[in-house]
Amino acid sequence: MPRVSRRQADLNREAIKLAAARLYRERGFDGVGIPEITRAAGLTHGSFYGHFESKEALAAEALAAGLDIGMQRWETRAAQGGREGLIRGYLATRNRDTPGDACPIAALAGDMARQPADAPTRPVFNMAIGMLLKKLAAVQAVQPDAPAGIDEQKALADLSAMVGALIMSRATIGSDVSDKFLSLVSAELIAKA
Amino acid sequence: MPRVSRRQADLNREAIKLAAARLYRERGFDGVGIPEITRAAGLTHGSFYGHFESKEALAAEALAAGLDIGMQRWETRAAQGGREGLIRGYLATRNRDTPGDACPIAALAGDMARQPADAPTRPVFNMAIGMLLKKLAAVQAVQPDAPAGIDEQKALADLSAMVGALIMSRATIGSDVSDKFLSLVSAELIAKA
DNA sequence: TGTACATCAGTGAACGCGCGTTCACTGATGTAC
DNA sequence: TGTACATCAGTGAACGCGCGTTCACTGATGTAC
Repeated sequence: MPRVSRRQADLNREAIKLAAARLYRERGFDGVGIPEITRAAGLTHGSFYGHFESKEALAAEALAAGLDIGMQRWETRAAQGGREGLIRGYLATRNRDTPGDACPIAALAGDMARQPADAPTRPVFNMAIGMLLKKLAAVQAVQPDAPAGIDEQKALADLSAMVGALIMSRATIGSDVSDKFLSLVSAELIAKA
Repeated sequence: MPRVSRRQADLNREAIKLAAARLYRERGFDGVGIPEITRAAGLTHGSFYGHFESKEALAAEALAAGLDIGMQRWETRAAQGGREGLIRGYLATRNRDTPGDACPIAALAGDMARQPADAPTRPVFNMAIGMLLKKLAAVQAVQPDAPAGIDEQKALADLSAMVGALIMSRATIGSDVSDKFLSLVSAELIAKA
């Protein structure tokens, strides 16, 4: 099929981006190539450079797309269940078992640490973390006489524990500690509040 | 140099393993190949299969070596500074900035999540986590009337938060939140005790 | 201790493979009349 | 509305490269006398 409508081309570009967002979360930035991503989007690898400048550029856009969807999910859960709802929703077995649909931070933070300093993924990731920390700070229950910035400190600790627990739960899957990283860290964080 | 003494061959094997332990932590399991590892050990790639059965087998041995060294470090710090010393020592900028010398859990947990279910790295990793959690549980200050298993729950939460904070600090390096993941999570965990 | 020879640790060329990227080509889409 | 043609989204072969792995070969090490 040599040419498609302009509208279909836009849809194809979006399909590549979404397939990448999923596959990168499942296998990491180094674990999946352009041939597989374009194939997952129903295209051939040759069409790729008509849509994106490079693999690096796609990674940044796919990461942004995944983070966007994730951010909306945080918002919904925070509105419904507050801090406790956020923690319970995040540390669910379903989240652990479908990394392609789940939090890009837990799936890709390890890879982000190894991205070059000037990689286009970096500003995307950093900005998302900043926004997420603001949301997490807003949902903390702090005493009125607590020192300023304590909500930010608690947000950093919550995010670290949640992301850490999900990563560790995935890393130890098959062992009996895997479930404990979800249920017991969840219990401890909620008890702490 | 076509043949070396048996003693030297043993040293070469160890050098490959240690170079791998460092390079895997710096670049991930997928980020470094056998040519580079053997070169870092002062050998050529052809010598590799005289020492290890496969790249997978090396990964398991290198991971075990890194975890062993890390475990000793935990032990020392726990003996000297208890839980607080452990947290401070772990969430240090030096640890963030030299992943090749630092905790293999923080460096490779993300990669572990993607290892095949039957990968030889899995039992190595799981056993180390089990041992580490025992050490972390032993260092918790729990009330005598607290329900049984609360020390394990706190150990899981501490490990998640420490590993999560180090990973996030590395992932956001260059941004101003990177330092906060170390200093403020450290402060929050210590305050919580 | 000295000599003769078998062993085997390390070398580097070679393999098949998949990667990221480029490009000549195809033919439906979009446009000008 | 219908026709003629330029545009350009997608295809698939091709590139150079580095990977994991194999293997014939080299020559110092280790051993038997």
